[in-house]
Amino acid sequence: MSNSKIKIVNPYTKHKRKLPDGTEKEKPPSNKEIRRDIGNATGNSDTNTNTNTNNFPKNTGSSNINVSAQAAALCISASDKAGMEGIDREKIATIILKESGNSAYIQQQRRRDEKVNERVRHLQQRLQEASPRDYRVTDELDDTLRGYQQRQANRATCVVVDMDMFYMACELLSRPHLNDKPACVGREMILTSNYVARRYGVRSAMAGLIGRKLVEQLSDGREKLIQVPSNFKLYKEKSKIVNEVIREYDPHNMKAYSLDEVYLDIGPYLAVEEVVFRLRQHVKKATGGLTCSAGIARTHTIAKIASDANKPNGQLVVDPVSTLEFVRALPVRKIPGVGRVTEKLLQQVCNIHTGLELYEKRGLVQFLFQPATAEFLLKSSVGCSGEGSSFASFGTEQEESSDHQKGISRERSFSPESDWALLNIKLEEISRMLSEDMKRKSVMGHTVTVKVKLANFDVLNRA
DNA sequence: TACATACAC
DNA sequence: TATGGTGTATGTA
Repeated sequence: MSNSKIKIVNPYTKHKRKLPDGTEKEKPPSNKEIRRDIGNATGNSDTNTNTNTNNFPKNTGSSNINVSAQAAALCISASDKAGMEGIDREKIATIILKESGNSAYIQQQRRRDEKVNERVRHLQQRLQEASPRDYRVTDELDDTLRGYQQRQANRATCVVVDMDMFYMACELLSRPHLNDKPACVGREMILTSNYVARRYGVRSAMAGLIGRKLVEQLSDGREKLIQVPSNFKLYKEKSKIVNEVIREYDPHNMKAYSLDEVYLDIGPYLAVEEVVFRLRQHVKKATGGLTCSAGIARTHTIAKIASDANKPNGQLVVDPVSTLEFVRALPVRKIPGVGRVTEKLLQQVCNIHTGLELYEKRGLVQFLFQPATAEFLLKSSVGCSGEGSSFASFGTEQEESSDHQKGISRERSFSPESDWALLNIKLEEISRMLSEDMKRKSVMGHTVTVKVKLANFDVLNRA
């Protein structure tokens, strides 16, 4: 009964779309990803070549294994974000752990992590029981991988433009005095931080309290984290300007993926580098000083990774010839789609840390992971992920392309509450918001889901 | 279909 | 001052 904190949502799956004239039509079946089995095993097994041709900052050895391990388990990573190279991760992790104490949230993180450990053990077990023949690299697998590489030998030139610390940068325009102080956007939850704050380990998705403690303690009380409330109206305005500028460079393929990321495919373009450089200058001028970084490559996925490499205010071209080399040097976590859990599974079950190792152990990957996941990972290992499918389409303006929207939802968090009458009122408010959204977008649905988050951060979904 | 997970921004 | 909101894909029963 002590489930007090509750979060209610109301997702809605839409398979029909109401037409302007009020009639409905069946939605075409969602683009089923063309998926084929990547062949089955027999081939060479591989021993452990631990090559490290890594351009990205490596985790340096830790002075305190325990803190590190715990912090890692709880997904506290102080590194691996632009502007966070060479900071004292150990010290930061210690403070975060101490300040997080035994909050309900941290306890939930521990429970979740234990589940992941369970998966690790399960896969390890499966590996133990398997014979090396089960995960050999077959000719078929290699044919498939070669196929991916050949198929995408098209002339695409993908560009990803990513605004630098976007929300923060918008706020800094009117508050230049915060440039050299630790500052962030967001109160309870930090949305983004400036580069000074990042030196203290303050980063997005961090609780405000933790950010404040980090700055206070790491500066011996000399500095204080300045928190600016978010102002999405401003960010949307700036984003619109950015999109307008960038659209001129690729009116046909330009897709706004979020407020601060844009994808282009400018085809075979001579002097791309110069063009993108000019584009970035143009963006900066039009927005009154916002900088962005860009990646240029044959696929959006590689371009996206590349856009991060020279952040802030930089760009990187990964030409077709150097794509493999680039991918192989990559820590797997840099691959979009590989998050905390997948990284852990790869590391602890397969001893895979880099793109190269992912490729070398492709037989193992194919054997251990589900087909869709294996295919994604293997494509990634040869620099071919995310071509046909993922960035399918995204409304460049606003709601027009809600044609293929798969769901619509609203959710709100609030402090623990166990009074059913009050909870009902909350549910009603949220439902009303959702229903208005749906009317506005003229969408229909056929499944309603209610999501409840308990005070201990467990989440329940009921359809 | 129902539910849970993982992931991205 | 104590951890967000929206959407997609995938896995499994």
